[in-house]
Amino acid sequence: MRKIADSTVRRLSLYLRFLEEFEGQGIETISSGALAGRGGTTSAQVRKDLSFFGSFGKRGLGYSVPELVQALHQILGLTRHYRVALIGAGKIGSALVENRGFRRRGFDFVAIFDRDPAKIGRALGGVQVEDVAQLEASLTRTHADIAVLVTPPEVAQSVADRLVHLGIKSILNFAPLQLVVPANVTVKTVNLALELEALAYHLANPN
Amino acid sequence: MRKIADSTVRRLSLYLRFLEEFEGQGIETISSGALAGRGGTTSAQVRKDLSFFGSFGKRGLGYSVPELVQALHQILGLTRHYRVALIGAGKIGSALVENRGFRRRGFDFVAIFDRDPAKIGRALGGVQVEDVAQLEASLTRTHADIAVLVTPPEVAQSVADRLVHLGIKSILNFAPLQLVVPANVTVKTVNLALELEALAYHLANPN
DNA sequence: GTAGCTTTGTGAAACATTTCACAATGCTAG
DNA sequence: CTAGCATTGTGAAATGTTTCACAAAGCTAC
Ligand SMILES: NC(=O)c1ccc[n+]([C@@H]2O[C@H](COP(=O)([O-])OP(=O)(O)OC[C@H]3O[C@@H](n4cnc5c(N)ncnc54)[C@H](O)[C@@H]3O)[C@@H](O)[C@H]2O)c1
Ligand SMILES: NC(=O)c1ccc[n+]([C@@H]2O[C@H](COP(=O)([O-])OP(=O)(O)OC[C@H]3O[C@@H](n4cnc5c(N)ncnc54)[C@H](O)[C@@H]3O)[C@@H](O)[C@H]2O)c1
Repeated sequence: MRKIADSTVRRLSLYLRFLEEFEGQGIETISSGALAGRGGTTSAQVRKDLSFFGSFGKRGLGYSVPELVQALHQILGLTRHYRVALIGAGKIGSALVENRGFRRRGFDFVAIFDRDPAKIGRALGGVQVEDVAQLEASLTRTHADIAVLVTPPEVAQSVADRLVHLGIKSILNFAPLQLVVPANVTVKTVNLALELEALAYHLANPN
Repeated sequence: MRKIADSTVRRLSLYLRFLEEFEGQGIETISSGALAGRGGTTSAQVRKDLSFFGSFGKRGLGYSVPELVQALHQILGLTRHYRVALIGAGKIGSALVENRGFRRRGFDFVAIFDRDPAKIGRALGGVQVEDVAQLEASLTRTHADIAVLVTPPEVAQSVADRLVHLGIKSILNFAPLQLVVPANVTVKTVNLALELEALAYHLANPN
């Protein structure tokens, strides 16, 4: 398949969210323009994004909301659930694992690891915290698809190395540093200080 | 000033981080290639990014680390501190406000608002939680530059409207929805479910 | 002072993404 | 069945971003 831009994939996720909203309101059919209007983009962008994957609309009419929801689930790989391991049961980590929204969208936390003896053994969001020393033994049993890395930055790279060695191909990283991983592993880093700095730039240089 | 791409601004923030690391190690001078190597980009990219703002290096030698740190602080608007208001003292919100890293980078939480009577009056990260009903009265006194919005999604838009009305120009939003704001207000939305879906896409469609 | 080496700064080229614009299509009404 | 209308799907154009490649500059050694 032709290489799809990351910006396109992110918009598809957004469209899916809006479509589910429309579906909840009982709306049967939607035009590219109406979908675009909901998300701050343009109708041409919506149609182009979808056209990379096929032809889902009816000319003169628009898109069937349930059909497009289904198609986007297919495209984004959301027809299955994903098994997620959390590394670091700290403040951010526990907020994530206790959030109902992820399970609702098909991301199930199946394992939690920490180094702090005070946390090991306690349950968070229905999952028992394990010793990170057991990472290898436990994850080979658990078969996680995605790792969410929420440790202090000092240990993040070494934990990432262990995850890669275990065959993990997708990491969502919150530690404020650039993880080094092989090319076949996808890392998305959420760097909040960087977001604040981008806001500061816009305050300092208003257009 | 010529319009600068968002991707450029984000890389400048990264460069600054790496430079501070190098500075801490007592490194005096660095080439674009070495800086690029640290951050997974290319030397031409580094030089091009910097060239939008001026000429900071010495040919044949590279960049003075302290000088470039200073220049980037200037460019990104980090020579001053920013006053940040937090709206929503829940799990994510309290993790943010208790995190030392933000103050270290010049982002000071100066006000916290919540609706929950159990939270109002308690202190978080040294700041007392106020009733969100007092938002207008308190923020006009406090003069925040940036608002971090961490309420449930149902109320996020109405809180954002109040912030905009108070003259806030920068919002960091964690609620999983698209905020509608005037064009002169900058919003950065951190949507974690969307990040996970992008990872799912890559698992479903490996290249 | 000059030769040799390194590295910057930057137009130009290559590549990527978004926007435009319109033919093709299907629906509705009569 | 036909006319009129709305909307898709998509090449082509426009715009934006990254990479290339090289002249210009400065340092070091002699
Ligand atoms: N809290 C924030 O607002 C915030 C903002 C931006 C970035 N971050 C980053 O997110 C990460 C976590 O932040 P936090 O606030 O949740 O910190 P935290 O200190 O509350 O949690 C970190 C957790 O990681 C555990 N840990 C330490 N070493 C470990 C190891 N080797 N293996 C497994 N677990 C280990 C600790 O025991 C702790 O429970 C940090 O990298 C932080 O810089 C946090
Ligand atoms: N926790 C996560 O992992 C996670 C992940 C992704 C997104 N989010 C989003 O971040 C936001 C906060 O998440 P959380 O886990 O901290 O939720 P939370 O329920 O722990 O916190 C929300 C806080 O907002 C307060 N609040 C409610 N209405 C308010 C109002 N009108 N004004 C001010 N405060 C108000 C509540 O009292 C509560 O303290 C939500 O929008 C959530 O969807 C959370």
